[in-house]
Amino acid sequence: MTLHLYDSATRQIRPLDPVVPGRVGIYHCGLTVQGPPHIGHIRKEVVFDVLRRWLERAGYDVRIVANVTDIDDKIIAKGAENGEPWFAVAYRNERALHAAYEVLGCEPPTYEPRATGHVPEMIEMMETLIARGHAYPAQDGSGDVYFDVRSWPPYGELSNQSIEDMQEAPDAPADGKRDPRDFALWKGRKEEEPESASWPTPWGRGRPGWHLECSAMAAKYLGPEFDIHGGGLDLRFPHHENELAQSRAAGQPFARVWMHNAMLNLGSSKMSKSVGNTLTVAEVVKRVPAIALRYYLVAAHYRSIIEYSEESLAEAATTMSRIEGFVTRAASLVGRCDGGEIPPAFAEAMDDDLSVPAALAVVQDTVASGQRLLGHGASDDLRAALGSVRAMLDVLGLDPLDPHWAGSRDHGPAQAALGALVQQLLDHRAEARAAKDFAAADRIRDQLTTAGIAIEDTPQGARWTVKEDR
RNA sequence: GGUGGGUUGGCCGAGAGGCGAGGCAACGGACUGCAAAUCCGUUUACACGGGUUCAAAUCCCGUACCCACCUCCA
Repeated sequence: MTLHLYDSATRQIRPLDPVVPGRVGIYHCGLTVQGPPHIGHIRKEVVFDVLRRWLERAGYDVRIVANVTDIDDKIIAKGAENGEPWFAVAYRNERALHAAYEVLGCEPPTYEPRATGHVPEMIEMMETLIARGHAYPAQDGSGDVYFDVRSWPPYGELSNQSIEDMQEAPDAPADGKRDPRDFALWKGRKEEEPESASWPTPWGRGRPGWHLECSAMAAKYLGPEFDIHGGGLDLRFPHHENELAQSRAAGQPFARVWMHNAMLNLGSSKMSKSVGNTLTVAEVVKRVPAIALRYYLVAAHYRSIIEYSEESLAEAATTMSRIEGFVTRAASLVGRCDGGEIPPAFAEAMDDDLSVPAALAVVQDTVASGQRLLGHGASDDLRAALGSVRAMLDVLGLDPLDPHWAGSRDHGPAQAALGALVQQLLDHRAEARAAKDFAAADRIRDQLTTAGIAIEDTPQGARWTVKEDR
């Protein structure tokens, strides 16, 4: 079986059929960098990171483009509020986004174009749309340019709505519009807005109207037709609908499959800045290991709502550390076992619209049988189990031995010094136990526990780990 | 009002006509000097009311409630 994905345009699960065999082009809408990313934002990054890893394992050459929307009303407003340039806000939050990718082990997109860097491409696209009769400059001289929804009969095809049932688009006063549902491709500069937030065009100075940047940049970096367009479900309408209309009206076939991830809710409504129910990645990662947060975000199917709670996050942390426990114990017995095999059941689950929950059940089964083997010492079966657990976890970006997660933990002089000290204490404890002086042995264990070091006795002697629960 | 999606055991979370997904928690047992870790066992759920079927959590009709979008949003 090859990868099948749920296409939200046709509401069907369909096989991936790349435009260019062997290559997959993906565009997913990045962030409007008006604030640091919260865990709902990063859910989308994790989802597409898993998709990328799975496609790459299948041998595809994957190109991922995710835009950074670095200009919009809120960014300008925040700059004004803080008494700093709008671009100071944008760059700061873009760096916070990159830090969040890094913390959660998401490889950055292949290309990450900024809206403000693609104004000429947008102007060209508007000229094409105007020439084809699908766009027009505002009739009120505001400098806005609108898309003419009535000129494009398929409008509404992505979200399965008819124009008649839609409310008007309030992105600009209706005076300049032919139809109240026409949306802005470009926004003319307003008096109160900073000069630096505008660019010259044939219709006067102004700035991008959000939807257009994605159409222009997708075409530039992926070509007129590409494989997968993704983003949060909340972008389906109007953003993705409008992108689709613009690009097709400009003569481009555009995306073959539309893939939308469900929201992450907190207090039974979508995590969002305007509601005020946000938890930033930086905050959550102080309370729980980053790998546990990633597990939490990955473990639910990408089309299911995650109802955030402290309890379920803690549960994810427990489960992840159990898996990590197996991997590290097994590796200390039989080595890393790189290059393990992916069990067919795992592959089938992933190919079926990225069914990570079913795939994780395979991971759990393999871990459980590996744990049983562990009791009997080193064996080929154990090596196979470890290799395959690590291969599966790698697809999900959760392999504890991956340098990303293991790197800082197991190396460095401080770690070596700690190891030497702990080993001395463990040697004393072993002597005490051999002499049946259990009071002394337990005192040493308590000391270590208090210091945050957990002891496990195994047939090969005592193991120690620094506890990561915070 | 329009368009989608959902309601599963103490909790999280899959499945989508017959066969107990998986995890967490709890309890009992094994192992252990005691622990920890690990293993074994126990706990048969699908919002409600109808219907179709030999068989329904799954299909159909209705009801209730929840979420998302139709405003900026991942």
